[in-house]
Amino acid sequence: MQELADAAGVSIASVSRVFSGSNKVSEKTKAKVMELVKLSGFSPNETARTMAAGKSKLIAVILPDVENPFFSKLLSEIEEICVKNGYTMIFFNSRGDSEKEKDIVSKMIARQADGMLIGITHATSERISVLQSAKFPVVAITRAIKGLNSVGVNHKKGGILAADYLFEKHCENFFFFGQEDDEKFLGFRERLLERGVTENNIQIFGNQSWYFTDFDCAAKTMDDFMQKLQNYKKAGLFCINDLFAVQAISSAHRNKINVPERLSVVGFDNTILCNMVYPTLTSISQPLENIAEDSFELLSKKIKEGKEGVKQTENIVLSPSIIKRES
Amino acid sequence: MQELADAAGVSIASVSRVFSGSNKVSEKTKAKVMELVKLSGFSPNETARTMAAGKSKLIAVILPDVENPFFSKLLSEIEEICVKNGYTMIFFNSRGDSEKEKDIVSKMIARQADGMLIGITHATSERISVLQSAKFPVVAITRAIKGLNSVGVNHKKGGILAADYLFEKHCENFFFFGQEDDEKFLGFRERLLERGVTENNIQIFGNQSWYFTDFDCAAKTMDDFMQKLQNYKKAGLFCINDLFAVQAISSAHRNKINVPERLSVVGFDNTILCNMVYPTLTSISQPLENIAEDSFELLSKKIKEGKEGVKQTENIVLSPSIIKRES
DNA sequence: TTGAAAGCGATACCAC
DNA sequence: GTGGTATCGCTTTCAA
Repeated sequence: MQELADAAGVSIASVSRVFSGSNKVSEKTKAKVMELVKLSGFSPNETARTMAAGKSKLIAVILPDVENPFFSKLLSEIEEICVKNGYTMIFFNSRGDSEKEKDIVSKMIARQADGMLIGITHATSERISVLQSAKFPVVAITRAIKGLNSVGVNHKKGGILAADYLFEKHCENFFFFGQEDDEKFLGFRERLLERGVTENNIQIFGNQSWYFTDFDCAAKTMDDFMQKLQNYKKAGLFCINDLFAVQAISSAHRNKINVPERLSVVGFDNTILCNMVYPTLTSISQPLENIAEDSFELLSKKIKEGKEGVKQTENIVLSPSIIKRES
Repeated sequence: MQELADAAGVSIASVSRVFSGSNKVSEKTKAKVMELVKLSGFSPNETARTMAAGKSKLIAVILPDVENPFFSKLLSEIEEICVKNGYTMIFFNSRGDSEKEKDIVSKMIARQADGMLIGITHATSERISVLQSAKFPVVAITRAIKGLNSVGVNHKKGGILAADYLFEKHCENFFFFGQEDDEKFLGFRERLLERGVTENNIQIFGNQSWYFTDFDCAAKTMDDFMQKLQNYKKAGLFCINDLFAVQAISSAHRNKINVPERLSVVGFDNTILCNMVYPTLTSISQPLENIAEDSFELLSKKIKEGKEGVKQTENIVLSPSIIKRES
């Protein structure tokens, strides 16, 4: 930068002003410097800027599983927004590991990250306090989290939509593949009971920490399920995500259970997979673009507010919708 | 750090030595400092370290499309390796945009990244020279690129494996979905001709810049293809990636073409999708873990070598294999 | 083995 | 408007 300043016949302070877009520079100086910049291809060292200014333009993004098409799409969306706004994104795949989350937080503090976007599927108080103790604002995404800024989707409502759909498809027995403390299931169950379905016609399976389990195992569970299905006239299955719903459909094929005649399936996330299977998959759609945009916006706001903004948290809740297809 | 030094009764230089794991510190000093570190939870500012030492422990990763399960898995693998080795990963989704690639390179130079891993599907001389001009080592992944360090897979060989498989499945007409300049197709075509298949029984469709096109459009193309298939006894279809192969299978369902009786399908990448569809998809497998490990290793090596290592490039070529399933 | 001090490359305050 | 300069937090050379 010194060279540039010398070449332009000004001080390095003025060159800095040109880069920061300060209005305290004469047009002449600005033009001269800009010209030299173009010629030399000079670009300021971001590390030094971070050090001097205290802001890094770095945003950390933590997602539980990029291999899930929902999250990879979300990541892609977030990355685009970050770049568009002049931020650099640092990405981590947490695999739901809270220890790793903790390490990441300290690492990011050490790198002076300006903020963090994190997808948490199972909130625990320890997890939350780690995040609260970060030196930068944090926004939780896809789920509303108490005590943290968040942009989440109402999963309970998603469950209700799924229940209505399967009920209207004349299902008589209802199944949920996932964990029982999932809000999706609570809404699903509640609505079915409201509709007059009896308790014992609502069942849950795959009630484990499935998220990162191997899919072969899931396939087996699905096959067992399909076997039992022979006894029912028409069943409805709601899966925790599209990945498992798609597996259900192929398992149905294997076990000669006709979809949707004998079994209707509803997935969650409305990923690219839905249109890839046959029959196409009905799924609950999370407003992915909105999650990405709103969370980035909220984070930017908190970053601007600085220490004052950290005090009180904001929670944005978005509504899911159902995309009806053949299943 | 000054506080820490004072508390330990040593100079900040010694504290620094403790952090760098230097052997020029007495065990006593080291122990004392370590203890204080634990108590205070202090961790050194990475920005300042980068600035002073000139190495950032930052690695940039550019992939063409994270939404493709192959790349999201690759990303996940690379992320894990980076973290394990104390590096922080900065991720970008290029969508095949060479302008964006150029911007990223300058951005990463400004951030003093130590190295870059980049997935390029279509190499052009301009792209390559941009990468060569970076101030840090670059390793191209998934494809061998002349003039750049690379860890690639032999796509031609993949085409040969696909050809053999479809031939052995008694297909009489052969189709490739993808671009004609793809090495996969060259190998595919060559092997079929060797096997005695005539030119006009080998056809190509979807010969466009498909990669990021909307899938609805691809579905339509597939449907048209299936219609034509009515005239053939047994056809073989080789797709540029699993995403399209899966679409082909569901399109076959829609058009009442029985897989594999009337149509055999081979995908590419051997992604998680293969076991999700019915019938399960035969696919050419790229050794993903090896790509991730070898490329990271090669990059590390080049980083260590410094300027000397940049001079000559290394190309590692890995072989694909075929994973036979029901399709 | 240890400490003092010179950078690393910008920003921003202060005086002119 | 502009220039001088302290400063950000650490690494590393040089002397001791």
